[in-house]
Formats: sequence, C-alpha cells, structure tokens
Amino acid sequence: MTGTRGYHHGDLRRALLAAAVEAIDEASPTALSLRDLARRAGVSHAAPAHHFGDKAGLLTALAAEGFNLLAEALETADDLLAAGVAYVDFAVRHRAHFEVMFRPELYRADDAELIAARGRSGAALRSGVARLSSDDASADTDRDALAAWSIAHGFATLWLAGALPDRVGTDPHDAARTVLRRLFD
Amino acid sequence: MTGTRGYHHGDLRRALLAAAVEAIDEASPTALSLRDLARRAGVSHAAPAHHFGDKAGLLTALAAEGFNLLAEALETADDLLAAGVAYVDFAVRHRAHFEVMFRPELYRADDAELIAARGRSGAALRSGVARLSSDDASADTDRDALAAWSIAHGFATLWLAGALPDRVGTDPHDAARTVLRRLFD
DNA sequence: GTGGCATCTTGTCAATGGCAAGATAAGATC
DNA sequence: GATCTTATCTTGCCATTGACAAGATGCCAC
Repeated sequence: MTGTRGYHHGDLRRALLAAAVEAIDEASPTALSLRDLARRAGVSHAAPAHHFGDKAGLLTALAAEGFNLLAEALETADDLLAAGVAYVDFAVRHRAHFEVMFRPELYRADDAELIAARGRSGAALRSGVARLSSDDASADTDRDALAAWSIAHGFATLWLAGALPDRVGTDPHDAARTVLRRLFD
Repeated sequence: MTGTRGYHHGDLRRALLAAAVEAIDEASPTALSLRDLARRAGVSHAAPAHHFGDKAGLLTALAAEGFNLLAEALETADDLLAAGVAYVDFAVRHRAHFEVMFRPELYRADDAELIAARGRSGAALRSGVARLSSDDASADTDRDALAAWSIAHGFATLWLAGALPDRVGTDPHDAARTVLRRLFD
C-alpha cells in the first residue's frame, strides 16, 4: 500500500504495473520489456524481479487487475445490452489489460488471485444473462451467455486489431451498441 | 516453386513457413524465434533474413497465407451458419495462422499481398451474408455481417484462449454451431 | 542499537534479432 | 565452355533482453 513516500522507491510494484500499461499502450504485450519498465520507474534492471519474479509474474498481476476491473464494469451495467457495450468499452479503454487477459500463454493461468478475479468477471457476465432471460422459460442461459460473450468479445477484438472497415465509424461505443442489438433484440 | 531438389536447400522459404506454423503450434507467435526456425530447417541463423527480411516479414507472409486459406474455407460454405462454423473450424485447425492474422502489430499491415488476401476473406464473408438476407428487405447487410463476424470471431478467439468453461465441451465444431444458431436463427 | 528482512543494485550469462561482409552455386550471355 | 551476374546461404559481430547470483541499502521489531 503506502501513500507515495518512498525510499527504495515507495511503491515500485504499482509503478511497474502502471508503466506496463503505458508501454503496452504504446506498442503491445509482446514488445514489453522488463528493463524498459525498470527505466521508466527509475530503478535498476533487476528490480522488477523482486516484485514479480519474472515477466510472466508481472503479466499475471496485470491480467488479474484487468479481470477485476472488468468485473466492476460489468457489475454496474443495468441490462445485458449495457453489459455488452460495457465489455467493449472496457476493452477499448483498457486495451493493455484486455490484450494480456486473453493471452494466457503470457502469464500463469494457475495463479490463485487471477483465478478469483476471472471468476468474478464470469459471474458478473452470467448474472446479466440470467436476469434477462428469467422471464423466458425456453431460454438456454448457458448458450445465451456464451453467444453474448462471443459477440461482445469478437467485436472488441476485431476493433482493437483494426480489422474492421472504416465505415464502422470511430466510436466503438455506438458501433458496438448497433451490432450487439442484432443479438439481444 | 521447384520440386524439392535443393542445393542451397531447395525451397527454404516454404520450409521456413512450415517450421513457423509448427513452432507457433507448439507455443505462440510471441515465442517464435527466427534462429529456431533456421535450426529446424537446417540452415544458418541468418538464412531466413534473405527470404523475409526480418521477423515481421515472415509473419506477413504467414498472415497472407492465412487469409487466403480462410477465404477458401469461407467460399465453400453453403449458407451463413456453415460459414460461421467454417470460420471457427479454420481458427482451430490453423491456430498458428489465425493468431498471427489478427495481431497486426506482428507484421506489416501495408503489404500488398496481405491486403489482397484479406480482401478476399472479407468479400467471402460479406457475400455469405448478402446471400442470406437478399430475401429480407429490412435487413441491414453491413450490420448483419459485422454481427456474424463478431460472434464467430469471438467464439473462436475465446476457444483458442482456453477461456471457455469446460461444460462447453471438447468439440469446437458442435459448440460453435450451437452458439452461432442463437444469432442466425 | 542490533539483528533480521524486504528492497534494490551490480555483475554476469545465454539467447535473440538484425546487420555486414563474404562464400557458394545457378543461370545468363557471349 | 569461360566469364559475369545474381540469388542464396554462411560467418562473424553487436546491442538488447530475461534471468540468475551475490552484494548493498535502508526499514522495522525487539
């Protein structure tokens, strides 16, 4: 924790995570360099190792943070459409976290904290679907949740990859709403 | 081209691409090493540079090959649901290609051959949607194409990332069909 | 104030991507 | 058939990186 007052830096762990987000925003998780993070934080090249062990450790922490942020975003959504839009919004606004979260080869997928955070996200998503389909006896909640997750995740991923045609526009929020309605209406 | 008879190897370009697929299948595009590919092909560490310039050049070629393969897969699909399932099948069966294709930071997105191949894929997808909605005057083809692409892409991506719960099963073909029907019916 | 501990630094190593310069063989031209 | 040209591949090199080991530094409990 600690406020900011630092001696051996203060809160290097947090500073490194912030620097990681910054670095990934400028490039990609692939291009991330621990030594670059250390330089950004003004510490020696081996300092990160103490807090995260290795690169995978740092990305594990980043992914866990991301799943927690995503859960929060989903939990505040009123209905399923809003949750879908919130999902896309999250991906765009937290690109760095999002790109790491769904690339498990970059981190330790068996980390306890990460699993807990991912569980929180999943529960938030599922509850959104269940709430919507509770008045429809014929609904298959599992399938609907998977479909909703897929379309939101797919749109977000394609958007981030720059794979969508220009005609989709420049506002991911509006574009996502339009597309997601195709499934949710 | 050339059959296989080689002197300076024969067809190193193709061999390196094949080795790249193999290596990515074993790990990920991130972990790909040009020197490892060279070792797999039995050539010196600098040989790949001549054919692809650098790592991005090799991945550009791989992505272009992938978009062409995807276009072929989509073109043989009879209806939109089949195309969606074919999309997921492609992603699973050609994971290496697929993972590179949608990570433009890994290659040169302005490459002419790549743009052509990607255009082929896009046209195949769009024509599938247009065919389906031609009898529905109220249809918004652009939106429908985007929704179809998103849900197929999202499902494929989540599947490959191992993010889906176990209960979805082990056969991506069946699971995809079930989920995609939620949109296409 | 002393010992213990977390934190950070310095030094080192193997591996990688990329460049430059050179070797080798295939094909073209005469 | 000899020579020139070009594509292909090799050797050697350098800066950067991730990881490890050993040591320094400052905080805290007792």
